[in-house]
Amino acid sequence: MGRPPCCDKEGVKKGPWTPEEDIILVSYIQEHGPGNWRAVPTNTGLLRCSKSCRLRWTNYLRPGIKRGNFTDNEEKMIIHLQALLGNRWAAIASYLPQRTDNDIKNYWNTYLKKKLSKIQNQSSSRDDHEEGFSSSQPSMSRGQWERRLQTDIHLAKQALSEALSPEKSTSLTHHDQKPSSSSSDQTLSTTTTYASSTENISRLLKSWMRNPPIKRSGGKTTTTTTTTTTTTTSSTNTTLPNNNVDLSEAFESLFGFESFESSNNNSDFSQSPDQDHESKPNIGNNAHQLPFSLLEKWLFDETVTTTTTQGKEVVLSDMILDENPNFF
DNA sequence: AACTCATCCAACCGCGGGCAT
DNA sequence: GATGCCCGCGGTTGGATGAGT
Repeated sequence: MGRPPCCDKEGVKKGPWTPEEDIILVSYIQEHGPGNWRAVPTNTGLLRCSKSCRLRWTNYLRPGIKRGNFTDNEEKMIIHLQALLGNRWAAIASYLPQRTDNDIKNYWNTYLKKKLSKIQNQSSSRDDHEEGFSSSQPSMSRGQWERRLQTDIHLAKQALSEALSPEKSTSLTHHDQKPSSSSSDQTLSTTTTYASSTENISRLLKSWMRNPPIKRSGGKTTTTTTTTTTTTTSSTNTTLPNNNVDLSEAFESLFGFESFESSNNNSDFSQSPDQDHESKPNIGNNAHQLPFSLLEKWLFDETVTTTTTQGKEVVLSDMILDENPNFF
């Protein structure tokens, strides 16, 4: 199947998108709807590969995207879902209707992962001084744990099947969680949650007018010297290993989570060309009017365990909240 | 003020699945 | 079944920016 990469062609522009390109792309998608990305560059005249167009749309221009300022609830959900699903960012993003998988992935890699590992280190170092502490659930036998897991799973299944509703987002409060979020993000993302594409574009332009591009090359035509960056190459499930696999596998095996997920993607979340959500499932379109509360209750409950560097099983939220009351 | 280092995040890359032929 | 195309996903990169010295 040795298909050549689509972006190897001559004359394909790379690098940051300009507002003009954004406008062209948005106006095209507004007219034709998302999809058939292969045709987008040729029909719009954009010197971008189809993949780049799709990425720009799904991660930036698509309506309904909330940027920056992850709320407490969002953080908790990401932590729990990551523990449950692993680095399946798209699946995680499907539970956070306003967030892109890329955004969540970045937030995890740059912020949450460090936060959690820091807390884990604190926890494990303290555990070293506590004799006889072998588990966060010392009084819970394996059988009890499994029963509890099944109960939780049942609860989650119930909640997911009947309760997913995008309205939950309105109940989420907006806090400045990230101390170093960019100023543009801070000014832009506080109020607008479901913005239209034109709003996205206008805010882009505003930002652009405030900070006109000094000299955006628009494409990396020169090969940069490869300086070895200190990027921490993350293996999957870096901080929350083996145990999570079991958990998610159990989740899947017990009641077919995969099928639920795929059904979300294929039926409930299918979109007409007029709908702007392309890869982002429109959670709860035809769901009952019971918001995330049940799911959240489960997600924010103490059932997700992780493993410390010493191999100890620790309930994540307990650990987080016990060790650091100001975590959220 | 100038420089270095750390962090953030938009965008790229490559892989794999699904589908059509 | 084999092949090719399209699309989505997760991992990674590198430029921009902020913080520290």
